[in-house]
Amino acid sequence: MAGPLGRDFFARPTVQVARSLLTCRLVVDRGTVDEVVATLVEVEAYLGLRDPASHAYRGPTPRAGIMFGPPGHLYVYLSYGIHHCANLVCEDHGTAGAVLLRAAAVERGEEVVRERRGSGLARVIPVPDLLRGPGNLCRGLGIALGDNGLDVCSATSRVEVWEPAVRSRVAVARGPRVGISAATERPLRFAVRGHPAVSRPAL
DNA sequence: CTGCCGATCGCCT
DNA sequence: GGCGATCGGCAGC
Repeated sequence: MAGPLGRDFFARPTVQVARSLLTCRLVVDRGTVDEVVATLVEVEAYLGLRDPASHAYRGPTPRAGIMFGPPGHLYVYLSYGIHHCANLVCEDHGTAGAVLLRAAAVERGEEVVRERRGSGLARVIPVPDLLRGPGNLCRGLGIALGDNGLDVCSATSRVEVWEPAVRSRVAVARGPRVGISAATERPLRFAVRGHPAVSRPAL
């Protein structure tokens, strides 16, 4: 792996960032016993003030304000009162944009993820399902509201994003975003075509 | 202060 | 394919 992505990577148009985040690695709690490395295989772009499906559509409210701040920070929120969803803030300071992390493939730290997903379940979770879906991804990586605002470009952050040393040429599938009721026609969902960790519905 | 509703998930039919 | 769980943000009164 080459190293953590810097702020310049995120200070670009959100759609570009979303696309290029595919095959990048999420590195959580690096250097600890809880270290997890996972490859991003599915993301969605949310375009701020010009996107009615974005939480930033109504401007810098207390919750969405983080998306108007500097790029390279986490925006985490609670969905349906149960699950957490994590986004990476994009664009320059003052412009809202974010990429929702929808699914990743576990490369390292499978046991840690498995513990967080719940050991008392009736059935054993298949490996590709461990971080499949935005809620499951947050749960498996231990990301919650306390991580909201985290600077992933900081050396001390428990969450980092790394670019792979060799960018493999994967086919990128593109389609409508999941679970929204506004701007459903925009193809702002991106995924590694055919990867088993991509959530439903399949692209 | 109240009421609505959601960038979801897993179990049930 | 349907639905219940569960709670914070936000708009409106």
